[in-house]
Parts: sequence; C-alpha cells; structure tokens
Amino acid sequence: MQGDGARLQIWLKRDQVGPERYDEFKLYETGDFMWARGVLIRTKKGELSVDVSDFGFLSKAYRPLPDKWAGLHDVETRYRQRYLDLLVNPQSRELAVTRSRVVASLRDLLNERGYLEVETPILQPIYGGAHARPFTTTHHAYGQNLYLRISFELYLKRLIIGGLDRVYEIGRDFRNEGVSKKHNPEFSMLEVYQAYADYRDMMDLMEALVSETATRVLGGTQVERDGETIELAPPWPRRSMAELIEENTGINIELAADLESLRAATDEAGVEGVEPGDVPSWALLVDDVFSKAVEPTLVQPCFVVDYPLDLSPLAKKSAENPQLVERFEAFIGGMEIANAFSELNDPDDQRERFLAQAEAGRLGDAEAHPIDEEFLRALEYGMPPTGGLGLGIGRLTMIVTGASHLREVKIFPHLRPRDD
RNA sequence: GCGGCCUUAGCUCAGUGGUAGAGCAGCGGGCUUUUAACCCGUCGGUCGUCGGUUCGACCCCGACAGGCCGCACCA
Repeated sequence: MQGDGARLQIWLKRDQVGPERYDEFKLYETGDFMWARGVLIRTKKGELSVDVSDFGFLSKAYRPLPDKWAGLHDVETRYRQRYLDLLVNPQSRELAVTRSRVVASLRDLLNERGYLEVETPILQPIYGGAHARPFTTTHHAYGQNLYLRISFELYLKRLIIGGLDRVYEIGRDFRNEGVSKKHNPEFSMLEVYQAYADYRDMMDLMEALVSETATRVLGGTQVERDGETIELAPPWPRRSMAELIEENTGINIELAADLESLRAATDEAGVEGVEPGDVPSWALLVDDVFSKAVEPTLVQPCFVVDYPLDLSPLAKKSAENPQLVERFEAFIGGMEIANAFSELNDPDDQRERFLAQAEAGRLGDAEAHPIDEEFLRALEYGMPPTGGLGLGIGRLTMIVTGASHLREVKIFPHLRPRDD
C-alpha cells in the first residue's frame, strides 16, 4: 500500500480473514484505494508489515497506472497528467514538496522580520512595474478592459505610501512571452518593500532569504548545479554592469555611450547572439549584450549593480552618477534570481521617466512602461525612501533543487492545448 | 514566431517497402510468497492526423498537430 509518499506492506492471510473476504480482496487492483487494520509486525525478512485483521474497499481506479518499474518518462504525459508523474516518480513528488518548503521558508523569514503579507490586484486597469507585454482581458459588468498583472510593484508601493512600512506579496505574475527553461507565461514572485531602506538593505535581505532558506530546506548553503558547487552563504560579491561587460567582451559602455557607437563596438567584438540592428535603444542593447555575454557566466551568487537609468524607470538615480540607478540584480547559476532598487519616490522624476518610456514605446519598444497617472497621484502624497526587492520563486527553487528546467519545479507548466 | 529532431499497445521500448513485436500493467486461473519482476493462460495497437508516391507503406515525400532542443521575446 502507498499513501502520502510512503509505502507499507500489508500481509493478508486467508485463515485469518476467512476465505470469503480473502476472495473479495483478490478483486482489488493496483491503484485502488483500501483501508486495512492490524498489528504492525516484521516479517522474517525484516519488512515492516501490517498483519491484517480487517480491511475494506474505499475507491476504484478505472485506468491502469504507468508501469511501476519503468516509471513514467514521457515528458508530455508527465506535464499534462502531472498527477501520474507525482504518483509514480518519487523525485517529482520531492520537487513539489521542496518548492512548498521554499515558499514556506520565505514567508516565515519575512514574518519573523516583521513584514506584513498582503494581496494586491491581479486584474489591473494599467499594468506596470516591469518591462513586459501583458495578457489582456475584459470585465463585462463594468465594460472594462483589464490586464493581468506583470508585477505587483505599483500596488505595493501604494501600501508604502499608505504607511504600511514593511509589506510583501507572494503570488503570480503573467507575462505574454515565450516559454523556456527559465520562463513560463505565469510565474511566482515574491516582492518585498521596506520604508526607510535602500537597495543595499535589500542586498542584505536577499542574502539572508536565500542562504537561510537553503539552510532550512536543505540543511546547508551549498548546492550542486551542472556538476559545480554553488556556495549561497553571504557575502555575495557586488560587481558593476559596465565592469562585467568590459571583462567579458572588451566593450566599454561608458565610451560607447550612444546606440550607434555601441552597435559598432558590439559588431566589432562579435558578441555571440546579439543580432545586428534589432534593438531600438542604447539601453536595450546594453541589456542584450549583458544577458548574452555576462549572465551565463554568473554561476556563483553575484549582485550586479550600476544599471543604466533608461533600463530602470522605477528606480532612484544614483547619487554619484545620475545616468545610473541604485539597483541590483542577483544572479545565481547563470540566471537572474532577483531584481531590486532604491525606489524612485520623487513624483516629478517619475513622471519624466514615464514620459521617456512613452517615447521608447513610440520608437518600437513593445514592452515600454505605460504612464500610470493614478500611481503618480499616489506618489504626490509623499513616499518615504524605500527599498524594494522582487525574487523569482521558481528560479530560486531551481537553484535549491538543482533542477535544470523551470517546468520541473512548476507543477503544471504551460503547454499548448491538445485537441484529441 | 523561426529552425532542427521526435511521435509504434495503459507504461517503458524494439522493428521491417509486403499490411506489427517484447517486458511490465490489465484480464482468467494457480501459489500465501516477498523486497521491481512467482507460475500457467489471455486480451490488447486503423504504428500522431490528413494527403501523396508505390502493385503495396508504420517504414519514402508533403502538410498539419503536439512534444523536446536551440533561437527570438524575457524574470
């Protein structure tokens, strides 16, 4: 018998239960549900077993289970009928359990530190908080066009404005994009906002959340990935984006400070994967070069800092260099795990950034941030200096479990519909 | 969205230009036993779909669908 992931042998003897009941038992099939009562014993071979005195039928399995020895390998069936995968493949069950423990750990750690868990709208009249294309839908009763949120950011900031000084939300974001080993159109995020804090505080929080979660879930801070050991214990190094790009490509983005010269430098350096002439702005090309040439190399935990202003319309400008913002992205295993900044709390500056985004949109950036007047109005009531952090839960779970595909840690990954 | 590869029984997989096989599961019976797999018997597939080539296709060609990998988009 199997239940809740554990297996236990039952031992049914004809002379103990009687021939009629014994024959009844023989009608039971693999996959059926039954109950049994009896004394726990060890057989001659030492197998823990229930010496059954009474038993009964609970429910029927009409369809046969996948082969218990060969298992279920067909990936399509594993994802489309995840219940079979969970039933038959212990490692799939283990991943589901680990993911749940990762989420529980994040929630516990934040609660312990006095953060308040909140829920904000998934259906939003204006999307925002990230560089992405949204899903759209309609509310019939109000004749209202709505977007499925691409981030929680602008609503959580409203709560900071409302005086809830430490808030977080764990939930789902929706981005109308492709699927890959690191991407799914709906994915789980943690976003945290803390008043009177900045992005450096968010680094400390990030290090604590990840290393402590690994300790709670795995018992240690080292994880294996593609044969390499990753050490999650803090401190993590802080590297500037420009420095990392120069190190990996030889391109100095401070010298190549406009789209044409950066394009020329990129073509000359022959950065693999960067397509000629398909990016509408300098900032997006910087981002492209970074993600192609640098990101895969960031296997050990690393905070990348000093992001260009144009890539970060919701982040506060750096005090030292107004072309940069107080922002970091945390990378582990060659993946972006988190994004954080000192939040932009100046409504005038925020308006300028929105206008710049609108211009980027006109120039062909389909993911440019729309202007959100309601959010600007909220900012005008005054927002304290605030640090914010967004952390990808699926990706963090990939790191903790060593999984190589997001869909392995996502119980029901996105697939095309099947018409049979 | 683009390119490459894949799709044979419930599951895991063989296979050949002449109209398909194994193991497990299932079903019928036997055995009260073990550590995936006991014994005997038995059922089971219009070989993803639709077209084409051919005397004949599961096998060759094309389209379509789904999946995987890569690219693009991106967290």
